[in-house]
Amino acid sequence: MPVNDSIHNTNMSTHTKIETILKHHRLSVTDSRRKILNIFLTHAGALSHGDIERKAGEKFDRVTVYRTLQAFMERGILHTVPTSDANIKYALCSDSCHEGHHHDDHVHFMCRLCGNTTCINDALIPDVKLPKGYTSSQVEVVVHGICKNCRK
Amino acid sequence: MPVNDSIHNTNMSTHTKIETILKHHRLSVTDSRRKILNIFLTHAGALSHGDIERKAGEKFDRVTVYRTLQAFMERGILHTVPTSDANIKYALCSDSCHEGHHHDDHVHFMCRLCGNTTCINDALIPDVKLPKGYTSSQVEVVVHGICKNCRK
DNA sequence: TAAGGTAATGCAACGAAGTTGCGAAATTTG
DNA sequence: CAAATTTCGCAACTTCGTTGCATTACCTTA
Repeated sequence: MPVNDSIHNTNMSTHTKIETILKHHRLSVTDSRRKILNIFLTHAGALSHGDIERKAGEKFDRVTVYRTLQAFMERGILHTVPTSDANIKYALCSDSCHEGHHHDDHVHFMCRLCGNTTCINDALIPDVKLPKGYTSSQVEVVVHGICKNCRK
Repeated sequence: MPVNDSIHNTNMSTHTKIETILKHHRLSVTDSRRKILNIFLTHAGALSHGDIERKAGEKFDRVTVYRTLQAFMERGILHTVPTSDANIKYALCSDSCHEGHHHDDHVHFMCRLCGNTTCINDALIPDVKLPKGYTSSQVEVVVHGICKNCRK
């Protein structure tokens, strides 16, 4: 069910787009899910739970945010970005994520200046030569540096 | 001050080795630091804060473990391994870590079966081709799969 | 489109994780 | 060995994340 790409590339209204994404992932359409999904759609880059709580205002209970993010993860709408601190970040799955089977095999970039985390879909995940006896099933790559915007 | 390698490769007693490492990193030698450093020296692989607390037994206060790990990080004795969950892991810096300037540019491997996280010093960090405008200062690579021991 | 079943939300309470200040104890220095 | 400095442990606190349950919202179908 590689639905996101096609949805992302249409010019349907944000409102419709949000409902379509939710329904395609078999989630009922509720205020909190609309709101949180909208935050991700209008904000380029990965967001932490705390970011969401702040951006959503006082409108939703903490618990609802937790459960919404969890539901989005399980249904393949979001994936997590690995970090070296305890600050887990979530980002939209942009390509063919099946339920339970994420294919978020792309590079993540964390800017040292603005702190933003973005998914670099153009950069290929390189091959890693492991010592004898090791088998690889997934490779996560996080690049730290200066992003396009901060470079200016 | 690339001290660790030379220290790690000597056959001096563990006791002496621990004191040498601590002193080289300008840390006073205390029971908790000895104990915690010893845990890392005798245990291959990365350990979380919780692992340390459990392995150290009831001997130390939670706060002491936090502060010790923090001190080891600041002085370049330990580095963190990025993960997609909130479970930060710490591992010994095996090569030339200056204070504040970690050069932990090696691949980390997380085994899906035993759960152990190890530093793969033999595997080269591959080059990542970034889009125009991005500058890279550090690349973190975490490989998930089956390790040498679990393969058998 | 209204009714009823199902699912999501909000609240409260709880446990775990992490932080801070400060007096007591240990380590280092001279 | 004594003074100066650092570290430790305790207590209190904040933040983070989870669970159970009653209320509310959503979706279905008749």
